[in-house]
Amino acid sequence: MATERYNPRASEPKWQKAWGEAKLFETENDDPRPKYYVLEMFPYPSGRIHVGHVRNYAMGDVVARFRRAMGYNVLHPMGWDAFGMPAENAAMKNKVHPKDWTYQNIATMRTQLKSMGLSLDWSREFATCDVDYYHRQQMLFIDFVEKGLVTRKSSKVNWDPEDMTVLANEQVIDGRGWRSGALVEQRELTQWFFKITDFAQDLSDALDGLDEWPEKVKLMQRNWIGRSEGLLIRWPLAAGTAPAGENELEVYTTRPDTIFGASFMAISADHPLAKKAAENKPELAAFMEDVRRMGTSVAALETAEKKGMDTGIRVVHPFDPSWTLPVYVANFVLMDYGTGAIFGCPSGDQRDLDFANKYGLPVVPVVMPEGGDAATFQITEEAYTDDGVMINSRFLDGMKPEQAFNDVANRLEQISIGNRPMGERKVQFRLRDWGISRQRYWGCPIPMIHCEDCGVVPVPKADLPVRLPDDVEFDRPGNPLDRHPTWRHVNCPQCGKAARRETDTMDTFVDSSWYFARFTAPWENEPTDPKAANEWLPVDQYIGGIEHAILHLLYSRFFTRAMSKAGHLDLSEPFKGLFTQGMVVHETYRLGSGPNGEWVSPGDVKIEEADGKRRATLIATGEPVEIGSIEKMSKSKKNVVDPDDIIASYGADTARWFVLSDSPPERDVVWTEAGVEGAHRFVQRVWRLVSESADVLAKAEARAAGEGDAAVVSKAAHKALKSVGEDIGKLAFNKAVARIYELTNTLQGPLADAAAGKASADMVSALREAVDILIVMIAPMMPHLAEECWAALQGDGLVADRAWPKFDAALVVDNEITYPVQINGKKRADLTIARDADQLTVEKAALALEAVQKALDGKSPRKVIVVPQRIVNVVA
RNA sequence: GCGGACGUGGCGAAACUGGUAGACGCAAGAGACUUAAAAUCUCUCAGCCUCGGCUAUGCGGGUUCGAGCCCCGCCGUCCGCACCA
Repeated sequence: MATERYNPRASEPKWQKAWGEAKLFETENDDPRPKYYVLEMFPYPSGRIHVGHVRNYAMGDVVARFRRAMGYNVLHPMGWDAFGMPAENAAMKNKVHPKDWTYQNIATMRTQLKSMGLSLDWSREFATCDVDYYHRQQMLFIDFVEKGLVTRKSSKVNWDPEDMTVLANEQVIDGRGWRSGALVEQRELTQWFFKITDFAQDLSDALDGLDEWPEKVKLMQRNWIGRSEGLLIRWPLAAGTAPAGENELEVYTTRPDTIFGASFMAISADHPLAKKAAENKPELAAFMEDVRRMGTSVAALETAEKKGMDTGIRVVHPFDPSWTLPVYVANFVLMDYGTGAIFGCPSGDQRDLDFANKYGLPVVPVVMPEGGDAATFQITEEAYTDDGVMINSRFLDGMKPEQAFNDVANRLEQISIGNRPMGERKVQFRLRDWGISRQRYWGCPIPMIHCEDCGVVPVPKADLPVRLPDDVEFDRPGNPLDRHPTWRHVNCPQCGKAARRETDTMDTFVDSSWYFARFTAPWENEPTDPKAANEWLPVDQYIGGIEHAILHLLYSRFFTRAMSKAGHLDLSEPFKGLFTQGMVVHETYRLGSGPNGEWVSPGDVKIEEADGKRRATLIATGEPVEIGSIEKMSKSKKNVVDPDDIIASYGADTARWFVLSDSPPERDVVWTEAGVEGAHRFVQRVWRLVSESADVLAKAEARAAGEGDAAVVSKAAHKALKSVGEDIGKLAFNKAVARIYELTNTLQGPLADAAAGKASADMVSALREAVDILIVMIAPMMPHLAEECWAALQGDGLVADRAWPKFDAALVVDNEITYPVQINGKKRADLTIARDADQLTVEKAALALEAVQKALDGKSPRKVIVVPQRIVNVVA
């Protein structure tokens, strides 16, 4: 019987409509089933979806559909991370309002996502630029202010003088603004900060409990938070050298054990002591100005020479009143780490050694390799940084550095300076507070008011939201909110006098730091419904790109803690399971050869293979095209593929199946036309097998004279069912795909026989069950095809609503197993024997094999190893 | 510089807790069907030879009855952080 080819263009919209009408994916908060929250990182509405989105959302959808079939109440929402600079850049370039641009993009991308057939609960959709959403974010901000989690302080920022805005470090390229190309300045600006450092210890410690997170991400966060244990040492300033009112220098060190190797102090150019010292030393002031100007860009740091200048100030060694050390201002000391001051121990640190050699400072070795000779051990050009034994260190001599650390700490804790101890153990973090002020229009307004009399006052909650005005101009760079004729003028909520609104908006990372909580009750007036949030959270499976390993994921962990402190939640970790998927990459093509050829789109290139070599030509002109390296898809290299085109020509199921096949999901996948065609062939093959045998299977027609072993079919189906379930549970989609191919290969012959009327009643019923299993298993990945097959078999209801069947334990084990039989570790024979045969029986049967007898040549084996259910090894 | 991950056929990859290396897919080759093409189906597909074997998981050692997997030392690729005291 000839059947039609499967037509996704007709089929897919039909089933999407059916799911929508059945409201299958609209989730209720009160549902007795166990909950499962699966979330993919929501997209920025840049214009159109790209294949990276397809991969991300296909994976999440497989998990969502699988968990639904497993009997969970699944929450699988979607929204838009909709504030941000691209909207303003588009406004400046194309004279379109950021709001219009953003909502138009959302409309386009929503349609695109819907064409993928994702099982999303669209009833909970929101965009972070919706007033409803940023209103609640402003409420959170004010709660955080009340809980002491917000501060306003002055900090150094990258300032683009042309665009008149702060730039993030990532937006500064070779010291220039990424958009304007202007030389970036370091400016001291007063900014709003979230006190993420309050949670530094917990954010670091709690990583240990995240056992469903990739080790790599946890490690990156741990390093980013950068916990270190050390000692705060207060060095007394030598009389007669100290500026008025100063009598100590506070230094942080992780190596107090090397205190007798100290030969100088180095302080930052921004250190208060440096500033005082510079007051009557013009050459020092000039040097400090130089240092400040140098900036902190990577390029500047790499090439910068280590430089310093003596302040004239001297400190006294804590353990020797007669020993004084000079205090230098040095260009490599950072004000915002530790205390902005260090002691230099040249023998134990390469940078300190270079500095000491340059300025003629003493170099005293204090740690020597175990077994060395203290009398002759010297450091000249290379510092010794490994473990060893203390030398030249008076009462520390002979100790290990670790002991010496404790000894120094204990002693300094007992000595007083002023009314404080001279030494204090301290845990230091690299993590800084999170600066959230942006001099931008398209973001969430910071709900604060500046009053001359009352200071900075929060906007009363009753007056929220602080709405973004629509009537703004983008004809000039800078923040339009600053230039708006009326918006910033407001009366002080405390005294009623004329005051000024904060015109900075929040970093867009704030928006994405709590959206997952909002999804649990997006209709609430408060930021969350704590009951709903606590029931749904943590997100059971979060899926997104590795590029968010630190920023977004760390901020969200902070926000969850902060929101809990403010009573909106009651948990600390937002994401129980995290999965970071790889990118979609593609070959690149360029005209001619060499690095100057123009990039060409894959769609314009024809590739042919001859003699094992692939050659590419431009379709339009026949010009030769050079096939370049495989790279991340980017507009500039034109190696992008539009999901719309793929869905239009092959259907969403093909696209989904392709991105889930072959490559492990955490690795990059190479997009190839051949691979997509392969995926599409499988779609058609499943349809052909099912539709051609559908009549026979649906009516259970059988011919007694059938061929084939029905048990083989049943076993294959149940084994596949078991492993596909396990694989999807582990997000090993590529393996699940392989198992489904295997089952299809097994079913192919028997199904063809059945379609031709050559199947027994047993076989027909085994096939019917196997095909039902196949349909349920492909459904999470290719939901439309599954429905179409199910309908062809006259099944009841929708596959999307069917339960995942339980595999039959009796069918997944074989009664007989085949042991490989090795002789001296090399396989020489097979032994098929009953599964429950005991070791001795297996050993005897193995030794009786002809191949084994031949190899032993009459001698008895030295040893026989039988690993039950696995292998036999005969040691001759 | 510091920290981490990874190296398996022409390609993407499998391989359970140390137990038959290469499942599954792509590409390629041969054949069948067809006037022809597409589609589909069947077979071959790590390398080498003497068709029974031998050699093969980046390289060199080690542990073990047995190593892709564990240990030591190299080489290569990728990623993160980077004046962090």
